[in-house]
Amino acid sequence: MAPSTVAVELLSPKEKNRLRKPVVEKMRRDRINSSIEQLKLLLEQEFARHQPNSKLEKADILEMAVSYLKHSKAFAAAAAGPKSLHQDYSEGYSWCLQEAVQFLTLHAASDTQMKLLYHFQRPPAATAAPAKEPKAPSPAPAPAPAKAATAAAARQPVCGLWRPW
DNA sequence: CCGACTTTTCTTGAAATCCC
DNA sequence: GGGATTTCAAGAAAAGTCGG
Repeated sequence: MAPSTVAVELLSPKEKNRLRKPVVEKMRRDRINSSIEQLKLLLEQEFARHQPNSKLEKADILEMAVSYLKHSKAFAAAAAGPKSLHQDYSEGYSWCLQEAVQFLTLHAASDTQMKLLYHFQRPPAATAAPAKEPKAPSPAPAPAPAKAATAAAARQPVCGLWRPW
């Protein structure tokens, strides 16, 4: 039986702390697990390529993430040269799109999901390329001119399929 | 099905860090 | 400095996997 709020009120601060500890620890574990789960989703294809049909442990997911990051860092360095604005933008767009698709796949009702996916798959010039950046600086990649974004979209598979590996 | 082994989850004490 | 909060680590228990 869960203690009532009244009963909790009667506890000393120390006892309240003792009761809260397992809850906080559980939340912490949940944070860890959900991040590992997100990593797993993000690296899905990589897993499929390297270890098809094998069960994934948390340690496997973390190892794979580390090796993927190392690999992609080396790749980025090798690719050399500063990125153009529109390259930066289209990569950011693809990234966001990938995230959205993943989220919708897991959570959205199918009708909404289909409409949104359809919307996103139209050329970014019509949907995503920002005409003007609001004053607040964003951590996301810098926006490129709409024209350039369209050209980039023509070169790249768009919906959730941009994978650097 | 059963037992051995592995992985995950939970609990808890201790250490580290934060904030007044 | 000291109390509150957060993080880490270790051990126990639960759940899952696998070979015989």
